[in-house]
Amino acid sequence: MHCNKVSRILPGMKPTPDPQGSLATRLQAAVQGRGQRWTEQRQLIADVLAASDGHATGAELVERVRAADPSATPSTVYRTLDLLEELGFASHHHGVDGRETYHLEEVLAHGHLHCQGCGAEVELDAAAAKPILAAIERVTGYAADLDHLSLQGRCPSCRAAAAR
Amino acid sequence: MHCNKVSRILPGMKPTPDPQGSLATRLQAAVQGRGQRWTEQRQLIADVLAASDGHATGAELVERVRAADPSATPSTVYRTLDLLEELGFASHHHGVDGRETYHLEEVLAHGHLHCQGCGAEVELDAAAAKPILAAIERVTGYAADLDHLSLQGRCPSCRAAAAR
DNA sequence: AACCTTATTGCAATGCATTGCGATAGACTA
DNA sequence: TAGTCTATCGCAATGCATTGCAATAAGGTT
Repeated sequence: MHCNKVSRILPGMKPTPDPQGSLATRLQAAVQGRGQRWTEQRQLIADVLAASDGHATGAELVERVRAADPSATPSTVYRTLDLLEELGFASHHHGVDGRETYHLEEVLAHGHLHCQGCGAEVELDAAAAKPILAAIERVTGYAADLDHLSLQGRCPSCRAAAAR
Repeated sequence: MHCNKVSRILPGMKPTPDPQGSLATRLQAAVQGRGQRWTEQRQLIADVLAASDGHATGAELVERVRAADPSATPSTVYRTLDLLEELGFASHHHGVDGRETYHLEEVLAHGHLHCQGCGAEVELDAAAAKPILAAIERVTGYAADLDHLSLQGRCPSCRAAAAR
């Protein structure tokens, strides 16, 4: 399974935004530190993900990686994304349609808000989400993962339209 | 697309838990009211969904329906589930693994909480979720859809373990 | 340099969900 | 009852994500 791996990220294991080493360097160190290898393909996949720094679905990433290196296969791409996720350098969440969307942790962790009326998709940064996460913790005791927070509902303008 | 159809459910269109007509009767009325047809297969699919009143993934529902009527195909099952959803009688959300989980609206709308540590999955009823939805509205203006609320994080005991 | 161990990769197959299309069958009209 | 319109269904194909397995390549050891 794919998602369960996320749970292996323990507090403190997340990469500290180190002004020193580049992303690639830090990635390499993290991977090799686990007795694993830093390959060209992994480098490429990380580059592609970094280049599409907003969000990209798994399929999009596969496509872009294959554009740069046709020998790369989907399995390798997905496995590498899993790896990056285990290491806390990337994360993914499931969009409205259940498809995966990946992004680098570099981009501050954030949640997603989807309007069922107009389809608008807005992001929720850590500061904005704070009260929400606090409410969740108060009610449930859970420390919710902002990055997997994918809310659906109706945006203010659609609510106004519906109330009319 | 699948999910977008949910947005067609307007406030007030949801079926009121009417002690009169059975679920089947109300469904039939709703479907025929739209100039559509109430078929045996649809009846069967609704029955199966009602029988698995907790939650069931799309694949599970397909399997159960086919057990009762081998002539039914996945496409029919999924299309019917979409229909039930459009009518507000059912809903689905995407679990941690991105797979779909359906349930009848009969079962009170509720959210889901998944612990990334131990995998525990707990439900969140409307009352418990109220403060959370309120916080979301305060911060974002969005009226979040409780039913699509699928949170991930760490449960209290896993948090305690991690803090150790 | 030859060797061993193990991570990584590509390939092919699988599963779930979705969609287009032609065939069928239901409902309604005359 | 015959005829028309259109919703529904089954089939086959497609797309995305995942996994098992065998071949390969990388890294370290002697």
